[in-house]
Amino acid sequence: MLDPKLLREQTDFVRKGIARKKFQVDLDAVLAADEVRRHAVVEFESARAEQNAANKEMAAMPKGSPEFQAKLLEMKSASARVKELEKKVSEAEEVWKQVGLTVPNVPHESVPEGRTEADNKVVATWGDETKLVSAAAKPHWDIAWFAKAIDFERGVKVTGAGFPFYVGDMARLVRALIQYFLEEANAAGYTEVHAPLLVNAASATATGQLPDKEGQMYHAQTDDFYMIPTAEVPVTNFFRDEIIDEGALPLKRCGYTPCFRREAGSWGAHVRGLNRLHQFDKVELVKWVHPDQSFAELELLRGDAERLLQKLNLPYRVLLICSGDIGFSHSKQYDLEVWAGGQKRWLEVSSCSNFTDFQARRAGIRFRPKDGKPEFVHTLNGSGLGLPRVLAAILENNLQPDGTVIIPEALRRWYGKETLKF
RNA sequence: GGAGGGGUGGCAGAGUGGUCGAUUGCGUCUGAUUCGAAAUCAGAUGUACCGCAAGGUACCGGGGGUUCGAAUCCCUUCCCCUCCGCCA
Repeated sequence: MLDPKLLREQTDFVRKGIARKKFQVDLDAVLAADEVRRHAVVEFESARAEQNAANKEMAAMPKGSPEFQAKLLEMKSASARVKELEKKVSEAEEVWKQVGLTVPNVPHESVPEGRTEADNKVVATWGDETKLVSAAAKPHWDIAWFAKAIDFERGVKVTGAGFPFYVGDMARLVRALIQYFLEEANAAGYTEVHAPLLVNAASATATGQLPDKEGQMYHAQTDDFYMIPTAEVPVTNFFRDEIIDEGALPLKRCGYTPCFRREAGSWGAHVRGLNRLHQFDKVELVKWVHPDQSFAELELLRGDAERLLQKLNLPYRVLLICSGDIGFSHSKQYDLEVWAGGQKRWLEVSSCSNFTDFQARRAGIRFRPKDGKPEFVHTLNGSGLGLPRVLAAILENNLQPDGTVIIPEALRRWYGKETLKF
């Protein structure tokens, strides 16, 4: 949610920001709804004030007295009017809230102008992907033993498409990756949390999945719970409607969870194997920071994610997402893309974003400055990292001619061996 | 799943229709006292919205209702506790 005062007082600034994002929003309707709401509030509150004063008088009168009776009669109609005005207020507030939810966050000034993902800027590259080209290179799904190691067909039988089984050493490798990501995050100062995988509607709304992306989440309708599309949802909501001590900032947490995404309508040409799944594993990094620090903290967050790929020795590049491709709630966003040498494509494995106060406002997460009123924190999050595509890159980049995959040094402590083969 | 009890300010815990945004205790902050501290004493101490301001309004888990008036009565929903049942 955008600051209503910012919208009211710096409408042009907001309008320009939204235009940069290429979102179509009727800001005038939002402003009008705000106007209507405030008018209704004033009307209701003055009527209520009168009523309260009269009730105070009545409280002091003897119950059966004629003056009491007279006042009672008089207040009966006033009461009806107050009720009506109150209803108007709640209706106006509902409208205002609904249209308010359609207003996206404004992009930071450092976000490059652009329309689509083609306009994203490569701001860094690491490693030399050209060195990986070898005779053995092939997409991971074409590796001879792939179907044995990651069993999509059994997954289809048991659940449906996009819910594979990882078998034997492949399952062990998945576990090693989770362990590696979590240990690295812990070392970087993120406190680990093990979170609920189902959340209620209030939580999904606070982080912005509802109402916009309802169709992308699995919904357990009997109990009205949503299966999390990312750990961001439960982890961020940990502090929902709370006031954090300023001294506790920046607050850093990490969590491993499976993620569930319906991915309705997003299957295209390049979606095969591990590139897109309905259930996948991910470690998420989340920060709650002082507003003055959030853009500096974004750089640190990006660094924390990058280091994970470096230690795995996987070439990657960093994209600064352009204004037209950035998310609804985001102020600034970097994507990390790993090189998959078999597919010869860059695969997104992390998205690091600063939401400024947009998410905190929705979620009611504030901090108390030394002397003064509570203020909204800034929230950030980033994957650290998503598993399947990292796994794909390892399989493709480290594949030897004899079908053996060399396991990166950093994982061996948990994987327990140097190679993978079926 | 069944039966019962309960959700009040940072915490504890009063309040069963009006003068209650709410007694009191603890905690926290400020001041006095002290060389300093402890103890003691005095005062302060929720959040949001509307308003230039004075001030006003809302909030006693959430939503709805009764009433001139609701923390208090009714309905509904969520959560917690106790007991019984079932089960990993």
